Amino acid sequence: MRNNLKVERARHNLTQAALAEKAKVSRQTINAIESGKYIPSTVLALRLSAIFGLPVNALFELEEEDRA
Amino acid sequence: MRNNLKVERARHNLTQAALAEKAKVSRQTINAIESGKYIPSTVLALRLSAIFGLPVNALFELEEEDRA
DNA sequence: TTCAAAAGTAAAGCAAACTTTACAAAAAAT
DNA sequence: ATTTTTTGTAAAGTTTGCTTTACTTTTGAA
Repeated sequence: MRNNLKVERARHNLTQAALAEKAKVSRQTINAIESGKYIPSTVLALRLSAIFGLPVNALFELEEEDRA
Repeated sequence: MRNNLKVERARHNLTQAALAEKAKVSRQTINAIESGKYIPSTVLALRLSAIFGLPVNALFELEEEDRA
């Protein structure tokens, strides 16, 4: 699973902590997602989509291995 | 969390079992999601998005209570 | 160079997604 | 009306997202 979080966060000039607060998750959760440690829930993905004004599909993309 | 699974599945003429197979999950998982028992993971949401040719945001929508 | 803010990382614990097995109810076909 | 397909539902177990606490490393400003 590939994601653009780091780039979008930079584009919006937000720290991991600030984004975490906006998305109502812990800072570690944002960090872990950015570093590929795990994949966000759909609720969180939709929240990030709203925060950045981008569709979920633009923010997250399945890699070959995860495709159905 | 609101979702259009049932409608899209009907539109594509798929049984729960057939969709489950396409999405590589169990039939019960599809059933549970349709009946609001739980929210799909982002991986599954993206797979369903691909199967139906619709953006995740069109398939799933946060309700007030879940918004950040 | 020093100090503070930001990012990285780790472990224990909880909650929820998902699986498997299994059976009942409803719908559709014959 | 009977049989078959589809849907609904339930329980036990596994996996994984997420939290909290806490400590280290990196970045950057003063």
